[in-house]
Amino acid sequence: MSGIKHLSLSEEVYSRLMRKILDGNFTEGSRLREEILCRELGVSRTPVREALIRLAREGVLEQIPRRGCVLRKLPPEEIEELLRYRCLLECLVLREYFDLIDREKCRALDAKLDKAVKKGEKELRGVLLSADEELHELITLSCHNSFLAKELKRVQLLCRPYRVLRCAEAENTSSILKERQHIIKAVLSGDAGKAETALSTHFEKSRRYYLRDKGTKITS
Amino acid sequence: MSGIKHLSLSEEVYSRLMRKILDGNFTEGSRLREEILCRELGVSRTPVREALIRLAREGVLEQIPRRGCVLRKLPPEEIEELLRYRCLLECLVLREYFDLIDREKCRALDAKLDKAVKKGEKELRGVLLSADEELHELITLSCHNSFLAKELKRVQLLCRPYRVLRCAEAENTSSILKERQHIIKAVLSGDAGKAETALSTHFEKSRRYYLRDKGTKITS
DNA sequence: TTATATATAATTGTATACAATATACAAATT
DNA sequence: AATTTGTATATTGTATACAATTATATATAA
Repeated sequence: MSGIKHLSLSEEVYSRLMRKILDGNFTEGSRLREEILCRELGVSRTPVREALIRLAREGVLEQIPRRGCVLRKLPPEEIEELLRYRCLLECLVLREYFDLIDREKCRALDAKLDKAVKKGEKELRGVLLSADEELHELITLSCHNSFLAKELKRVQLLCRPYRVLRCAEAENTSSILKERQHIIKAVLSGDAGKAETALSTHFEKSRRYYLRDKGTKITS
Repeated sequence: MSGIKHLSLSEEVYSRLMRKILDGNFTEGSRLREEILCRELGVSRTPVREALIRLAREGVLEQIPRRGCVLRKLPPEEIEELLRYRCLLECLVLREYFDLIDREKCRALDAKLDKAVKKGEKELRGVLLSADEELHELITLSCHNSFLAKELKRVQLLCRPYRVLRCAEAENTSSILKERQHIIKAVLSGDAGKAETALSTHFEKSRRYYLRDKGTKITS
């Protein structure tokens, strides 16, 4: 009767590898050799192989027949496609489930941002980072379609390596803040169209910012 | 240099099982036992297991820990979600890549339908079926985002068992025809909004028709 | 020196053996 | 009769052995 379902090693390995990948423990394009993973994880090749198949299907790894797995490295065009795809999905969710967005949390986030603004520039950055997560989570949680929700989650994970800290440069902090507030205020005012436009603009600016310094450091 | 890449047995088994499933060789909810599949396909359990994992990730099968795989049987609510998800995705593609739709093919399809109308009712059914495929293919092909395209394809496969032949009843043929033509004419007239509305309506009617006689025969 | 061929090692792919778990059925207990 | 318990069987999960393929290093010829 315990809630702890006897997970298979296979699933366990999958989770651990996924975490390692998302934490940036592997560099893009690097090979994941089965034997090495076996030794590191202390299991045989079977569960490792099964985990790799799952990861490949998730779009995180690329399986090259008879040559093993490499951490997927997207060419610039595909990064653009991926970021665009995420934007399209999130805007879709925002539009479709607009009325289901948690207004309470929305107001709280709005207040939090307002409060942060009144304080200094320096403290703002940390808030902005967590605020971004919260904003996207707000949208994600409103999605009452399991298929769409699952896909959005997958895509958000895939996008993780391509997120840039735009607030790294001081001149951006205020503009980013304005973008966020545009979205939130639009939601609170009940204007779905405006909210969608604001969200889309937000993604678009992030995308352009990312592409501007592609090739340089990527924050994981 | 040959284009024929040495496919693994694992992939081969995956393809064969997928085809069998889509062709309706398994009934919903039925178990897929590894040994039996091994015997049928003449391979060992390893490639079968790996194929099953892939199929499960695709959403076709359900893997129950330590109890094997069953052909996924969606409860009515999830069927609704799935059909709605497909509608949302296809409308998204239609809107986003509206200008990239192949007008030539569109005109050809329009003409084909016009021609079919002038002939008798009976011949219409066959045309309608293929026309449906062509219409959705037209939209699918216009999608110039590999991630979105791949997902749409996956979802279309998942929806396959839930497609109903609405033209089975005579009174429907004309109304279905009108729906199709609405979409096509809207595309040809360059009115993206109208086209999207028409497509959405089309899906909505199909969905309602499906739900009306859920529990009865499902055409695969 | 470069290129090619060949042998060797490393790695993935597949089959099989063994272990862990779940299922089915019968016997025992209440 | 219903429930529980035990045992046999079936099935999945994991490890390992072997086969096939690919990568690497070395030697030889141009």
